[in-house]
Amino acid sequence: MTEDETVQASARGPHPHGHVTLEDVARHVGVSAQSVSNALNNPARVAPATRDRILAAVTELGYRPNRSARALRNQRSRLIGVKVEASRGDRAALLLDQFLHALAESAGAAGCHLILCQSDDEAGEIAAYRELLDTTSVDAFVLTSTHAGDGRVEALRRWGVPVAAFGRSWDGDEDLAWVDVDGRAGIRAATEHVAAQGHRRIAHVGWPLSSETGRDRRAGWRDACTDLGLDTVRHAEVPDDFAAGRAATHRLLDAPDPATALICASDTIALGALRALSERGLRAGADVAVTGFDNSPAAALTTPGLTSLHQPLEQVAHDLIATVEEILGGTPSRRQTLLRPELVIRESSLRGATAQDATPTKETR
Amino acid sequence: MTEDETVQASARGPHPHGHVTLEDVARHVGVSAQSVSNALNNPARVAPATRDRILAAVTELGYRPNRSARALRNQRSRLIGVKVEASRGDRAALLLDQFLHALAESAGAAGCHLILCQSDDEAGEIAAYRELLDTTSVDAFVLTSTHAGDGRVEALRRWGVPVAAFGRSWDGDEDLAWVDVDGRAGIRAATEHVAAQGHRRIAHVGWPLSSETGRDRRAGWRDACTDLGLDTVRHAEVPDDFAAGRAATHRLLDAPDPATALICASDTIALGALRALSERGLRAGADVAVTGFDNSPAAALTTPGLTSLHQPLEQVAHDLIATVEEILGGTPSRRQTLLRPELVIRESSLRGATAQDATPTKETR
DNA sequence: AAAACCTGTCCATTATGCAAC
DNA sequence: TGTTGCATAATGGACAGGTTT
Repeated sequence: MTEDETVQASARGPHPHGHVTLEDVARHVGVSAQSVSNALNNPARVAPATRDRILAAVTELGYRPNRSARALRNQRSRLIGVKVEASRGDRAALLLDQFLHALAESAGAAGCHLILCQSDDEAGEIAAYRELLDTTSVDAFVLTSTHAGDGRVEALRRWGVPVAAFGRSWDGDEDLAWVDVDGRAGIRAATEHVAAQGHRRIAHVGWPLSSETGRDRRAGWRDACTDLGLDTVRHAEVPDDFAAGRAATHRLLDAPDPATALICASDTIALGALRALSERGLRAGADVAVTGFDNSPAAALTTPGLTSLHQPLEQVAHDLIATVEEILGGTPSRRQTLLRPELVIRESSLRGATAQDATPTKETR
Repeated sequence: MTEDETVQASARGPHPHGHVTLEDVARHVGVSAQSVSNALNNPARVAPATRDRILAAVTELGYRPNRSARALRNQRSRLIGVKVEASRGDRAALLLDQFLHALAESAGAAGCHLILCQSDDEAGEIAAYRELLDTTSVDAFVLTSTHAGDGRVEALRRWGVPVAAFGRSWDGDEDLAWVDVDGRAGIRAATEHVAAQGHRRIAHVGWPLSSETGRDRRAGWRDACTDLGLDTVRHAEVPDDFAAGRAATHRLLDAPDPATALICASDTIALGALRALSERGLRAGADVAVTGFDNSPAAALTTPGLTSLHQPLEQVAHDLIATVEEILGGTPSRRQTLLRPELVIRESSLRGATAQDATPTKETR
C-alpha cells in the first residue's frame, strides 16, 4: 500500500515532505478533516456509509496520524522511557538485549514505542528521566533492577509519573507496580536438584547481604537445605564479578570438609567458580556441582555447560507493558507479579555427565 | 533547578499538567513568547540585556521546549530509529547492550534520543521503519548487520531517508554512509599471533561463503598464512552457531595431519570448538590454539579464557551518530569508516598458559 | 535608518459545540 | 427531534515579515 511510495523524494501532494495528512484524506473523500478524525477516533459520530468511504480512503492513501501532532493535542506521546545500562566485561550478559527485544515487542503490540536513555549512576538516570518529562517526551517509565530506598522510584512517585518496575519494591511499597522473578524459589529448585544428585554438603556463593536480591536468593538455598536436613554453614557473600566468584570458590574448597556443590547467585559468579575448579584440577559436574542464575548465553556455550535458572523475560516484558497501559488507562488492577524461573540443567551439575550429554534438559517447578 | 518540582501533582501554573511553556517564561520576563523563542534559537535577534533576562528566567522556571510542538513545527523529531534483534541462545552475546548503550550516549550528546523498533525478519523490519516514517516519528535510522543486496538499505534509499549503517555496503554502494570493523585485519592479527606461538598448521572455521563478512574474515586468515608461507588447505564454512563450530572442529581434527590452531569467525563458533577439544581430551592453548571474534562476555568468562577480537563499539556508535547528524545537517563529509578491532589474548591461544595466567593482555595492531 | 520586538500564520490533530438536514 | 457533518479553538513552538522606537 504505502510500501512502494517515495516519502521525501517526490512531493506530489501539497506537502513538500509527502506525508499524507487528515486534510489529504478529507479532500479525497470530499468531507472535512474533522469527519476523518471522527471516523477513526469516534466512529459513532459518523454515518456508517461515510465512515466506510473514509476508511477506504485512509487505506488507499496510506494515512497514518502524525505522532507529534497527536501527542501535542492529546498530551500523550505513546512513548515509554527505558534506561540502558553499560555492560561490564567481568559480568555475564545482562540479558538486556533479550529483555529489550521482548519489551519492544510488547510495546509495539500495545501501540507504543520505547525511547532510550542512558546513564551510569542513579542521579544521572533521574536527571535523564526529568528531562524526558520536561520535554513531554514520555508517558511512563519502565525501571530495571530496583533496590531498597531506590531514589528513582521515590523521584518518579513524587512527580506522579506512571512506572512499572522489573524488580519488586524491596521496602514493602504497596503502591509500586512491579514484576519480578522468584529468585528464592529458583535457587531452592537448584539446591534440590543437586541434592537429588546425591550432594550433601551444598554451599551458596551469593551476593553481599546488603543486596535484597542476594538475601532472597540465599533464603532459597537455606529453605532447601533446612527441608532436606542439610547444614547451611558453607556460604560466601561476594560482589557480582568473575574474580570474586573464583576467589570465593577457592576459599570454600580450602576449608576442611569442603562443599561438593556450589549454588551461585549468578552466572558470572558460577563461571568464576568453574574457573577455580579447573585450576584445582576438579571436574565440574563429576566432582563438584555448580549452578548459576540467569541462563546467560555464556552458560549455554561454556564447557562444561552451566546449569542455570532461566528468567521468563518475555512474560516479564509483557506484564510490565500491560501494567503501564493499565495505569495510563486509569484502571490499574493487578500490580505486583512474581514469576517462576525455570531450571535449565546442563553438565555442570550432573554427576555422571560427560560433555557428550550436551542436550540440555528443562525442568519447570 | 527543576529537580525538586512536582510535575503532574501540583498544577500551580495556568497549565493543568504543570509544564512550563514559552508563554510562561514570556509572562515572567514581560516580553512576548517570540522573543523567548528568539533568545533561544536566534540569539542575534534579541538585545543582549533582554536575552540575559530571558535566559535567566528560562533557567529559573526550568523551561524545556515541548518535544512534540517543536517536532511538529520543525518537521524534525530528533529521534533516531534502531532495531533490536532477538538474541539466540545458541549464540554468544550480540554486543547489543554495549552497542545500544554507546549509541544512546552519543545520541544524547548530540541532543537526540533513540526510539526502538523490533522485528525478526527483514520485511517486518522494513514495515516497522515505514511506520515510523509515516507517523513522522524519526529523522533517521541506524542499521546494523548489513549484507549484500540489503533490502533495508534499498528501501530507505528509495524513500530518501537519512541512514548510517554499522556494517559496510557490501555491494560497493558509494553513497551509503557506514562504519565497520576491519574483520580481515583482525583475523589476520589473530592468525599472526598463533603463528608467533609456533603454530604452522592453522585452520579457519568461518562462515558460509555466501556471507560477505565471512569472506572478508577468511581473507584475513589467508593473507596471514600466505605471508607466513603456511598452507591454507584446512578450513570449514559453517553457520554461526555453537553446534556447527563443535562439529566442524571434530571434522578438522579427524583429518590426517590435523590443524593445531583454529582461527574462528566468531566467539560462538570458537566456544563450540572449545567444547569439541574438551570432548577429545585436548587442552585449548597447550594442545590446540583457538581464537574467536567479538570479545563477548562469554569469551572473558569461559575456562580457559578465549582469545578474541574486541570491536571498538563506543567509537562505532560515536561515528554513526556523527554521520547521521551530518546528513541531517546537510553537510555530509566522511561517510565510510573502517575501524581496527583489538586482539585480546587469553589462555585459549597461549602455548604455555595455565589457567593461573588469567590476566588478559591487549595487543593493538 | 536600524535595532529590537512582536503579530500573524502554520505545523497536524482532536474535543467541543453548533448548524443543518 | 435526532442524527450527521463541520467550523472553531486549542495544543506549544518557530519563522517570516512587519511594526515600533
